[in-house]
Amino acid sequence: MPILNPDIARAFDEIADLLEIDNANPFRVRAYRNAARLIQGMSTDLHTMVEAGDDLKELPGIGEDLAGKIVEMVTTGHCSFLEKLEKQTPPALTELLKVPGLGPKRVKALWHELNVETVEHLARAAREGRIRGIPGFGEKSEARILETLQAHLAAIPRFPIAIAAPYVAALVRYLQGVPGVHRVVVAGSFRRGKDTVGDLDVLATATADSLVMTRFTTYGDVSAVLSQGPTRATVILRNKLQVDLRTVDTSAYGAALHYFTGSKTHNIAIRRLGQGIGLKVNEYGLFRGKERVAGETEESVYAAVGLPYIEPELRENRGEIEAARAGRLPKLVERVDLRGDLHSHSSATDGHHSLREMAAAAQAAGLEYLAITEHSRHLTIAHGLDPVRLRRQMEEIDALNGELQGITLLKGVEVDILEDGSLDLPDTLLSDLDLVVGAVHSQFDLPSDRQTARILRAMDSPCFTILAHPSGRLLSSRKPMNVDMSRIIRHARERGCFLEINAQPERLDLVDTHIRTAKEEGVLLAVNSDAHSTQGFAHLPFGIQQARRGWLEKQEVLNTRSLAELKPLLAATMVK
DNA sequence: ACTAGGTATAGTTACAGATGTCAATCTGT
Repeated sequence: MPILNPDIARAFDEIADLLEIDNANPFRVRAYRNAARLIQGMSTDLHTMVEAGDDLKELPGIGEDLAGKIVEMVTTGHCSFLEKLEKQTPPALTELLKVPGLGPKRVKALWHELNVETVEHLARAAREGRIRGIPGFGEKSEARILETLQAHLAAIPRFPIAIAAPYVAALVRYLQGVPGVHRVVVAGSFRRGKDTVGDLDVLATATADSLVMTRFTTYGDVSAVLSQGPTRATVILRNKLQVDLRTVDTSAYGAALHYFTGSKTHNIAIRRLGQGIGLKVNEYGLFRGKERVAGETEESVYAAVGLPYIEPELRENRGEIEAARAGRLPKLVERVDLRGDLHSHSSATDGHHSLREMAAAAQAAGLEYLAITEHSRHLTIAHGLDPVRLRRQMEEIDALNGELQGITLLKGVEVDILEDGSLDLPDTLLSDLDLVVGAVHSQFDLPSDRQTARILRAMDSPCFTILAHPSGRLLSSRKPMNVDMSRIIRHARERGCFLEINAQPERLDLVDTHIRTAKEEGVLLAVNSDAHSTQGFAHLPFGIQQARRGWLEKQEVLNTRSLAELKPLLAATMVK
């Protein structure tokens, strides 16, 4: 039963939450948070490192104590310190921290004053009007809690795709190792590259005597088996992810893969096409009467209904079938098309590595250029740069570029868009950069007209190249801003600036439907890692997948261009 | 709890702005 990095990261985050509610030393809390963040971003498995006898203390931010806790988790599967904390502080309290407006102090007050230990308790207390009586709370707090909980409780838990991915990879590896198994593939929304996945649909082909079903339900990471039959089983993993496994005949592999990849509306449209020419389409194949005419491969399924192969990311019944019939399917952008990255941070602000280390990591990720875009001064939590520090970094980058071979650093900034739409640094400074990435980091809940006007005004600044994470959403914690995104997209076209597809697991922002709008408006998009460490470039594939869901081709992604082609495009957005 | 530098202990991305309550807590990467 492998303990994966996200498990350890989650344990450390939970320890940090519980310590914080306990009013512990803030630096101690931060040590756990930093470790969680480090581990979440690592590309090497900690359990592999432990097995290999590596010294975990060499990881930045991991000392003797945390190294010991990691070893304990990897070898025993649990963390005794966390269990001890959970005995003295109800673990469900950490869920309450996710409610907007509730932090450690107020959660502790709710717990002590009202015995509120769970989200359900909180909802009941709010409904009964008991919250307003606690010192520090009032009617507004109570109403806000009630409002967010109603939305919260109705939501089905979904996983950001990049968070689910390592669990998926581990499960697939395990199943592939079962004797008699030929093929294992993950279908469903995971294969379509949706930003979040609800449950996983895994498909396998195997010999008739293979024990794949039994081995699946006894996988070490399984916490509950919901159903188990000869060709289908459903389990819940310890991380609460639901997984369905289906075994199919090799002859029906393509039909099953197509069927279980979906989307449902895409399948319905394909089935209707089949019906029109006398074919029955289901997960077992394509049939004319009793005769199977296709189904071994997905290509054969599409061919039988007169279509070319349609990439999974397009299968949302958003015009892909019409495009396929007309021979106008996009040739989707791929990860290897990326030549650079236009959004990253170094240890000068809230990143973890030096400029030189970031450059080397970008180069190792196959990139030719990397824009360093630190936060600006307004974002004090991220140690944002003021004009003096930014000037100094610009000189550093110039000097470093003199030494670097095969990778070029671009001088940029991720400047805060202030509430009135002005930028957090003066134009005289911004105009000396290669590019200016603008972003909203505060005041996410302005009314739509003001929020939209704010962003439009920012784009109109003399120096404005890319609007970063345009919707501002965080998948598991923050709704997108209230903005007129179509207007922002049209404005980008008129202004001649670009929008970002931010590849961070929690962001994947711009969202797919708006990417499609941007494409139709002729606005170029940049697929950016927003890397805060050398590991951050590993998220780029998820950004690419998001771009593909928005139908983007190579030339519609800004940073597929060579540096020579890119530079004039960036310069055109800047008044010099 | 980590790191550095020293074999103990100090210093640790740090603070403005908003909210909503009446002093303090939460948010932001």
